[in-house]
Amino acid sequence: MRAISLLTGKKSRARVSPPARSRTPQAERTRATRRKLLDAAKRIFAQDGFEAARLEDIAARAGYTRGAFYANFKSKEDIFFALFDEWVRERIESFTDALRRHSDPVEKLAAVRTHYAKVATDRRQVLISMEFKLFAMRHPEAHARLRSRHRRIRASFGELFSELMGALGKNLPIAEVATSACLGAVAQGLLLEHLLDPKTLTDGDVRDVLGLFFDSIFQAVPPEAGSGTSGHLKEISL
Amino acid sequence: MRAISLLTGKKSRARVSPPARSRTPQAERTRATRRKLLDAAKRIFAQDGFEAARLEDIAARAGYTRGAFYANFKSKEDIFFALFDEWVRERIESFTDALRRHSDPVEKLAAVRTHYAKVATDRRQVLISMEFKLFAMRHPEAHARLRSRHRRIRASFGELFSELMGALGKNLPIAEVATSACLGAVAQGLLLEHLLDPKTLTDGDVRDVLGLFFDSIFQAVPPEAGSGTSGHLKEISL
DNA sequence: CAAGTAAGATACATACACGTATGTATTCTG
DNA sequence: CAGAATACATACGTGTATGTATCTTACTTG
Repeated sequence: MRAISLLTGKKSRARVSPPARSRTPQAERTRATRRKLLDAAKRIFAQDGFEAARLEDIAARAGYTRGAFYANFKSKEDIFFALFDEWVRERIESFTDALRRHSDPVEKLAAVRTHYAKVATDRRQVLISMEFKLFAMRHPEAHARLRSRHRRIRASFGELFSELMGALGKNLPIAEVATSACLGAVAQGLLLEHLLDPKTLTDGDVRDVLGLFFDSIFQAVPPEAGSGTSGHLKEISL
Repeated sequence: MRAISLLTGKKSRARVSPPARSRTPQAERTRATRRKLLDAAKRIFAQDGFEAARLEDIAARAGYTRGAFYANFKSKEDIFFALFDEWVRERIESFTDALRRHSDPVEKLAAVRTHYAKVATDRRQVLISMEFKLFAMRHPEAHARLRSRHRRIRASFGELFSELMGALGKNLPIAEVATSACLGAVAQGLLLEHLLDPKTLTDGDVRDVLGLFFDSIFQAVPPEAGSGTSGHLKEISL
């Protein structure tokens, strides 16, 4: 089994100080290449998968050679994680922003819906996300990292869900953080399936089913029924 | 991008005639090693992922060296696909068998439920399935193959769904084949998420949510409502 | 405008997994 | 029981991605 050498004590040639926030033209240029490399990596990883992706292809797509890559990142893993962290930031930001725009709980709920509907349309992102997940399943450090980031997302989202359900006078059938996890997982699962066979599972189907799922989560349980995590529907046989 | 040489016209040293059904001790032995190799491959692929998995590890886990591997399979892809085809066969068989055991539609529906609940617990299988899917997204021949197999599964399942709903006097909110696709996708998506963070999404949560989803698919729509694929819930905004 | 520094390219050394070719032992067959 | 075929192992050549070390070019600054 190919162990990953995350920290083999090699003196990295990657830039020590990340672009910082200086405005000098040099730093500006550096940030630009870094950005181009990140964008390129996103494409290439989505296209070829993490393992099969070649640094040379990433550099090339950004308009550089491997020299530029190693000047900006330590390794393939390094840029992979950078990409991941960036995605986490963006996702939290866009979600909370979207919710802040509304005050009416019903509108907020609609915004949540829209958010996950959007998640279920980003083809490239779903491929990369799956790569992250599978990679994490096999590399403890990556796993820990992904888990901590996911929890950060779910803490943010879960909190908002709670407020929302409180305002609507409803309860969730499962814990808020679990709810957040499920919605993401289902959205991505459906999208992936759609990508594999758009004829069998049309994007209309994905929307419909996601909507159905969404409703069954957010509208199914009146406040006095279950108390959060008390698994109803336990009759499912295993 | 590393092109896959599925048919580079290389004279394969892999056994030409698959074990056939002869009962000679030699053939028996061959089938046994082939089996061991397949089982080993399943473990290793689930553990390391397709790309990172080494033939040597597969052979070693089966108790052989690469020599035995190449005597039985043409390449890593070859055994990957063999594994996939085997899984498809088993899945169709176990599902149809389970349904045949009942005549009462309600019991049949419960059997379907059980089937997907089981899908949502096979840790190793979900990892391999995701590998298949991601691999397929990147390799046209593999994609075609996966699609055809998936369709075979869904044709089988879909037919049974139709009968079932007919007997129950209900309609599905989406096409039967799409229903089948969704159930698998959701089950796997949830299980994967559970594996990544069992604390956040417990297996109880997975069961509950899957049950909820199942019900929203199979019990939501009375016969006179939508006519199959007519997307209800179109109001979901994108 | 000259010297110094930083970005990025080129070249190279290394590692490693693959596939093939060949060898060997065990089992089958006449 | 001898020769042939089969199953598997060993050894080797090859391709290829990685990471490092060095070189070049373009800014920047005194």
